[in-house]
Amino acid sequence: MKVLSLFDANSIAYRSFFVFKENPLFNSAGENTSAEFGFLNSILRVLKETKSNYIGICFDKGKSKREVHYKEYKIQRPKMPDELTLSLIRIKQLVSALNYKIFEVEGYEADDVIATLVFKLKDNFDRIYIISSDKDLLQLVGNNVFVYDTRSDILYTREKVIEKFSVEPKYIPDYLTLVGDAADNIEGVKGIGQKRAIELINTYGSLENIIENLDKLPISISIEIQKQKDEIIKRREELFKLKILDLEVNEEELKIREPNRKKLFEILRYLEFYKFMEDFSKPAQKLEILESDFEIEDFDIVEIYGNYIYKIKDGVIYKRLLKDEDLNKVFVVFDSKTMFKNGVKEIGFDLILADYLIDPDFASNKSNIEPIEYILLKYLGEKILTLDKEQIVAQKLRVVYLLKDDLENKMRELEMEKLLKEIEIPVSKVICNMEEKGIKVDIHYLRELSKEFEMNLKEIEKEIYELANVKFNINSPKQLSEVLFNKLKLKPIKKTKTGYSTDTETLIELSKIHPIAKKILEYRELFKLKTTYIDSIISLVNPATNRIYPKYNQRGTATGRISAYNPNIQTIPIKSELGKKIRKAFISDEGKIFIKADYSQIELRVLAHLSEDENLIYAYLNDFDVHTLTSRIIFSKDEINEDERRIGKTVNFAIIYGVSPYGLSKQLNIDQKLAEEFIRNYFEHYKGVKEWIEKTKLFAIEKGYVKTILNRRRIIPKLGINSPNKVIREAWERICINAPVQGSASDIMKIAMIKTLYFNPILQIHDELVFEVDEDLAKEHSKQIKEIMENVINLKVPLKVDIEISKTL
DNA sequence: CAAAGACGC
DNA sequence: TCCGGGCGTCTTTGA
Repeated sequence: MKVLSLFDANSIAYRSFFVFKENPLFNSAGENTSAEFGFLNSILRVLKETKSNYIGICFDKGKSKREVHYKEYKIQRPKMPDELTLSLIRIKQLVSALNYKIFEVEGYEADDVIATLVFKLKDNFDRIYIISSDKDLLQLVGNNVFVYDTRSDILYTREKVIEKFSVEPKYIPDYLTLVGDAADNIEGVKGIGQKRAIELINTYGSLENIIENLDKLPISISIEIQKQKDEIIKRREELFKLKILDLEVNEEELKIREPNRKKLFEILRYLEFYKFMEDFSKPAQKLEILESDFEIEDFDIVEIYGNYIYKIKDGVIYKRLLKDEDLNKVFVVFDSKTMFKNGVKEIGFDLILADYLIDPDFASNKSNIEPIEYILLKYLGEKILTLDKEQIVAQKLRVVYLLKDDLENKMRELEMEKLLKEIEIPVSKVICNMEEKGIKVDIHYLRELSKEFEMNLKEIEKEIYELANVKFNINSPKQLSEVLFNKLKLKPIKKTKTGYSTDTETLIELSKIHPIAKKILEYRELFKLKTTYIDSIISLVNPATNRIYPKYNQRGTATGRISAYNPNIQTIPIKSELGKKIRKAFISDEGKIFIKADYSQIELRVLAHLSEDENLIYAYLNDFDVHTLTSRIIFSKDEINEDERRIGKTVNFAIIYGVSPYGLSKQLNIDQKLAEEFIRNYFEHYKGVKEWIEKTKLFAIEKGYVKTILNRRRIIPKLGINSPNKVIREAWERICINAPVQGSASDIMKIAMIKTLYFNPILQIHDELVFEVDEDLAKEHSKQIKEIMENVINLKVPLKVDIEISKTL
């Protein structure tokens, strides 16, 4: 069965553009991608529904004869917007990546091209589908030729055309000439409407026949037609009758072939059409691995799995037994961490880290799927179905082989080579070490704690049920809000999407009115601590070593921080008394002790550096207490008490997050006017900070990204930062400010990790490193660690590291 | 599977 | 008049 689909690309693009007019699609660059989206959607749909094995995509080219001769032609349609011109260029790129044949003829519209193709090919195919919503094309409908209007979802067969227009397809031009086409601003013949036109055509046939039989028509119509009979015929020929053009057609070229997925997915990535990636994907093929004897050289692309080393050269994958000396070379790899775990000493290029640096937002969102699956789909449009471990190794080699040059060029272009090679790759070695070390847990103590918490929970649970006079699931916000706001008739404070909020803030407020609120707060804290930090940690302890082995994700955040899981060691409680009890469960090994090294106020110091604010820099150079200083500024007085200092501290951090007066007033539980005054006073004093914030936003608007001290980037979508929606825009403005601060702080921490690897770091908690060292070396090492960490980078303000030595976390 | 809530920095 | 803190992970509920 030979089935051909012919697309009127301009018609589809134009239509999609206006279908999405009210709610257009945009990519991060702020470009309207509606037309491309609609085009791909209709391609996929048509291919699926028609089971086509041949395809041709037809475009308008140049100014058509119709436009030249008929000034009024199509002038009623909205002028083609510039963005649609850009979309059409990209649709062509998509078509060429899909390896579909493009047809276009200078001076003609796509429908004439389609007519020509139908004329030349209709006897060679079992079925031909024309995809367009242009009525002109209906004249081509025949036994094996159909028009498919994907917008209205109508498939025009001959019968369908007759049903809709009451004339044979071949008379469609005659029909349109008589009644005109309002959509293209073409007038018909005066006095002839749809009904009369149908009657005439069905009685006499073509316009020529109608003209020959004028004497049989009512006098008013016959005069009108007689008056302009030549003109009518000419209009039909030029406006409605499709032309057969001089066009070479090679049937073979229409065959649907495999797309150039690398090119296709590059465009899909640019357009941010992640949905289509699945649609155009294909299963990853099994790769051949040759057993062979080969030498390893520096910068070879390798993988190590089991006792074997694998290498790809000229696209061919080889494997042989691993020798110790192999590990001394510099390799190019898919991911460094796995290779470091296998004993590799040095790595020159890492594909997934390079990908992460290019767009950390995107990569971090996808960091829950396996990196190899992510890369295969994103760049090559392939999906791993069922591949064994060795095949996955082979796929890693293959993607590095295929993509390394592109990504390395991109690194160079973005000036991120140093960041990749001197920071991220070495950090992955530190992470690898930390993951191997883990941390010892006092499991008996944790079990006791679990029982204790359990008893307390039971007790509080009972009290809550008594106060509520009903048993319910306290963990269910829905049931809880039912009890609080319906049964006990307490006044709701704020809403969530689904009902009334029962969050901490609400409960604190409610506890002024009803004792149940305080009990629920207690219950929540206890329950959270028990489930997340006691029971789950107990289950993660390795009984052989009594240690847990937290994992880190180096591509887990959009700002450059690393995240942790299993368990998330970065969120072990510390603030509350109960939290401190849990920390005591983490203990150093026998004969060892922890050195905890904590960067003091690193984000504020980074802010001082980035903003070059004189007052902030002066304060840090002279080792002032910046929180006290800020509270002096915002309260406009010298004597500051504890409470006022706390407010100063909150304001300092609020600035980093780009807080609003409202947010600050909420957090401090103060009047919004007062919060406004605090912020105003802050910016009046720290002028440099204000200027830097403004400057950074402008940078983002202009360049589309913000950057850190080490030139780490975060993409700021043009549409986000320029959004007419205030909530969205302000959210991106906060990101603009926070990303360089948080990101630079993590840059600094990453250098510190690399430089202190010798001292055995076992945990990283954003601005804190925990080392496990021999007890008798602790003093000495802590001095060295402090010295190193405070001097990892030369900023406009000093870095300060606080050290604590202890046997528990 | 998303939402809500709570823990950390 | 509405809405208003950055970055995460983990747990539970309930459609």
